Amino acid sequence: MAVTIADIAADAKVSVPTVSRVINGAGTVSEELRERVIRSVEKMNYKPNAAARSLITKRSDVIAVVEADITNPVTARILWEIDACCMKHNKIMLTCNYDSSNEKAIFLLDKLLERHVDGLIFMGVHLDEPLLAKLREFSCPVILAQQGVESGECEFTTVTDDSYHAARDVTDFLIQEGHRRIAYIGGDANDYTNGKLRLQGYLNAMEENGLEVPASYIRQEQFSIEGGHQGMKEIYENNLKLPSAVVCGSDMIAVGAIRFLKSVDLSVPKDISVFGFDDAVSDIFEIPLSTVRSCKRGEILCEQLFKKQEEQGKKEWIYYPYQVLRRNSTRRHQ
Amino acid sequence: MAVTIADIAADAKVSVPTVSRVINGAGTVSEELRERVIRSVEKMNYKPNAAARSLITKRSDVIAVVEADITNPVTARILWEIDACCMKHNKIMLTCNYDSSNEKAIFLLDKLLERHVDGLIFMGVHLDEPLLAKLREFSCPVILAQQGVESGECEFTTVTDDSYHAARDVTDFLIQEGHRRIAYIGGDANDYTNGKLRLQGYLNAMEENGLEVPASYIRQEQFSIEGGHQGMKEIYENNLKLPSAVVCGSDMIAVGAIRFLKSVDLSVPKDISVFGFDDAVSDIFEIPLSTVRSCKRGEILCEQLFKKQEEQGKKEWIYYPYQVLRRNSTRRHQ
DNA sequence: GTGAAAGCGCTAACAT
DNA sequence: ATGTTAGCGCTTTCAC
Repeated sequence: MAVTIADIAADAKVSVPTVSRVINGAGTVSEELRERVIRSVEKMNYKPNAAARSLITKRSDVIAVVEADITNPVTARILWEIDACCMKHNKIMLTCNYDSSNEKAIFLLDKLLERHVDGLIFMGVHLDEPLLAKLREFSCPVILAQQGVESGECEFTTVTDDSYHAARDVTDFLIQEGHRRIAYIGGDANDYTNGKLRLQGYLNAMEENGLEVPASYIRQEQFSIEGGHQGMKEIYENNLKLPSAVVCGSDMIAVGAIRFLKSVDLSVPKDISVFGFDDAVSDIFEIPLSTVRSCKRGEILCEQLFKKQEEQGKKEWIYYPYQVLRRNSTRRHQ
Repeated sequence: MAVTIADIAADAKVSVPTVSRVINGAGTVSEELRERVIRSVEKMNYKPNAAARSLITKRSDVIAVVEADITNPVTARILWEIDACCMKHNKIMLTCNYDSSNEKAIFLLDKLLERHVDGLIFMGVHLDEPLLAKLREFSCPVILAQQGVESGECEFTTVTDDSYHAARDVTDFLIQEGHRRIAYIGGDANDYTNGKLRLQGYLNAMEENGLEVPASYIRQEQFSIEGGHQGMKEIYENNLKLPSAVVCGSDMIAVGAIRFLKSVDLSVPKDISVFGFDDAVSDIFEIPLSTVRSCKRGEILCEQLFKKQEEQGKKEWIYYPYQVLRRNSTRRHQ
């Protein structure tokens, strides 16, 4: 049997509450008793039982993160950052993978409700009503990450890429660089933040610059190498007049697009410029991708959980700061 | 206040233990009461309090995984698999990142001791004595993953790559393919499983085939692109007679090596064959890497935690099955 | 400043 | 088959 607070109290010849006070640094304990307690704790290698504590305090010191796919490098990076932030606040991070199945997500959220987690970060892809209903059941702070709810008001604090402005900036940049025929390959419109808004940013930038966009220049595919390959292929096959640049909704899409272009002997960036999103593959891929990098994601996200009570009230949509990075997959159009 | 088991008991007009029996499917309850209870549970959206349950049962239904770096794609993949396995056994996975700092690992393990986790998977890099001492404090099953203890007996069940045999097989394969001058770039010998054993496998295969290995053909670097680049550079600079093939301790090393070779206008695999390890970059890197793929890692690992009590006793060192994959970074030597 | 008493929400004996 | 009783290990009043 593990050693309990009562064992420490007996060993240190003090009462149980005194031990509790010492351990939690709360209340007032004389220096003498404090030392006796600390000595006993170390001697007996006492570890307070988290369950017993949680039962009373209603806290668990656990921050839960529910994400679609832990093997996604972008996700993994953010988890790393969240973990660092939790550590700073003396919390432990619990991660749950929901395999992009909202049904599984709801199952997991129910498990988390039983555990009375102190905070929840939900990294969603598609936020439907049953899922949102489940999120409402939490009494702890809930943060939506990576994906927000399209409709008007902000029911949960939401932290995402500033997809709209970033896509505009990218498109503007390419236009500045002399490109006129610019295509777009992104994720689909069901993905509001990462699909719809990026497309919108691109379209608005084009329009404001008085540039025509034929429908055949726009592809909405999966966020994957295959998606990028397929999208580029369609654009290639359906446009006798090729674009000189392509805005991609993710680095994976950019990789797929470049793969396809290579397969038809087009060179990047000599023949076609390709712009990515996420800064996810910079070290391994053969061409350093021009891309959009979001900064301090995990930190910005996670700190929302630790805001003071009064600030928790006002929910808002927060964007990561971002940088548009020019690298070698794009160049000035002659 | 959340609804408790007492509320359900009152609502269903049964005793508290009866509710407990229904929820846990244990003991015997008449069909009539069971239905009444279930109805109340649903009506009031009751969720049992995990802390209260854990306090009595001494279980937490949590499996903890402590890993050096969650952003490592190999790690992330294994976590994904472990999570799937936990799900199957109705457990929740708690992941902790220790940034390759054993000190931080010990801090985290102390936190986990307080939580009475049901199982622990420690994905170590360098297992020193203080760390092992901390692991001994756990009363739940503890699995060492990715890294074992070099010394004789198996104190903890250990599950790793079969680095020795895989490296031998890779080297044998290259020799079969006509290579005679084969170099090696791996991690350092502090990493027993992934550094020392791979080097040993390579060396033994060379020796058994009567092939000389000049010291300048062996580099022990970091498991990273930079490490591979640096190692290849050193081999290139220090050997007027270049190897025709290089065995690498990881795919990242292989990527770095290939990057260097490109920079001096050597082509892979035309001029030099490069063999990787891990199958970690197959989709993004420009050359499909010949590599070693370990199979069903997370599953094999995690299932060890759920072995029957009597089998937990005999600790053993288990290896993942592996495949040696020939892809495009190697070819027959003329 | 310290201890006695109560109780968090649940399960595990033990009665009946 | 069901209810009564006790208690897991801790924190929180509340006396003193």
